[in-house]
Amino acid sequence: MDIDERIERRWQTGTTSLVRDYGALSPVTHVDEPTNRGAVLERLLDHLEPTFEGRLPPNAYVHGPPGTGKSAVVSALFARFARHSADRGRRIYTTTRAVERAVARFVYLDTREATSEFDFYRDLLDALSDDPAPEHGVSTEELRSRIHDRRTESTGGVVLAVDHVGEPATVDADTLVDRVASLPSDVSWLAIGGAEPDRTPLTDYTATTLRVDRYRRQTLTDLLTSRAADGMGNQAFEHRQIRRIAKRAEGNAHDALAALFVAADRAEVADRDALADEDVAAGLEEIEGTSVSLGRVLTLPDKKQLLLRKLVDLDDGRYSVSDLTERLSDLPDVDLSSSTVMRYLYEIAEDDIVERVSESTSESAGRPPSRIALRFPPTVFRRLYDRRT
DNA sequence: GATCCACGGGAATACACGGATG
DNA sequence: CATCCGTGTATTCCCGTGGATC
Repeated sequence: MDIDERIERRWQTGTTSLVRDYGALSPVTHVDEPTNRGAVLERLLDHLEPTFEGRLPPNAYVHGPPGTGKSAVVSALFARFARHSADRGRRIYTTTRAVERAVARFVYLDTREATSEFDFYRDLLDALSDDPAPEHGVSTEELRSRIHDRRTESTGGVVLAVDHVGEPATVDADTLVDRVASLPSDVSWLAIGGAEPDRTPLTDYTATTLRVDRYRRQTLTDLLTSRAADGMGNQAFEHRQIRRIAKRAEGNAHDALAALFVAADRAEVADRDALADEDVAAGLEEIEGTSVSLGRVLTLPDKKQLLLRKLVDLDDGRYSVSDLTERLSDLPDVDLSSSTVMRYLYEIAEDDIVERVSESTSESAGRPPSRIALRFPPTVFRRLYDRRT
């Protein structure tokens, strides 16, 4: 946010409310300029350097624990490169033919959003084409062949980043290997995932492996401070509160931001003009034991998100699957049959978004039911869900 | 007419338990 | 005592159908 934006925002809202920008506090927001991962950025640039000379880099694997900025850095970098190569291509094109040079295309693909084989190729084709790729009516095979057709039209090849490989509901390493194998040979890929290099078949196909480590305490503190200032202003928090969150989050920026988000929201609701220590405590408590990225929750299909949205208002961890099925499918704005609601609940649990806690108290006959417990901070999800549309 | 996918619905399987059986 | 069996739930699996779109 620049100064004008800040002033404008103050004018428009005209209020003294604490939170000025939930987006700045959100754990799913990636800033355009990740400032705290300089070393990672440098190594990625090293890797991509051949593209400056019209060559393609080898395949690569970027890995590291959750909340360390892998997605943030790669997506920001690819967005930049995509812009630059487009500019460069245009400029070179309009000057003399002698310096005309092949320019690689850069495509970032998130397998949380593009899960199916069809989506995978469709999104790639879409990024490579000027016209939107079809959503229906064509076969997956047809998409693949159209991607191959593109190859004859462009010269510089493609660098394809594939994010979130190996999460429960995305694509696993073997599937990805299959899919990239059917791409034209002038596609260099860069997979991003959490698995250690020696635990994934991906590294059999990559020349470069790039590790992203946890944030150091101080770096995370800086990151949080800057986000807190953007979201609430400098007067709304104390440095010691930020340090407390950074300490507890143990290098995980996602969890740290989630805690900050909850704290800010709580203070806002209580109409305070600054974070109280109990707000921070509440924020820390809410990330306790939760380990799923909100990005995963918020890329679930709409109907499943709707169910979860209802669930967070209902759940205190006491309800069984069949209880919840009944309650949720009775809700007027849930237009799903109870059998679908139940199936979705099981699927969400299978994806580790919620957890099924088995009941040891076996009262009646038959297999004992299990209770559903959330694995994400409910307050953050509730706000973020309600804010879209 | 072809394609993909979200839903719905139900069949198949797993699990827990108590009682029967060898 | 170990194992099997029947019953009642819970959970998983699978397939058909229809909508939206090309």
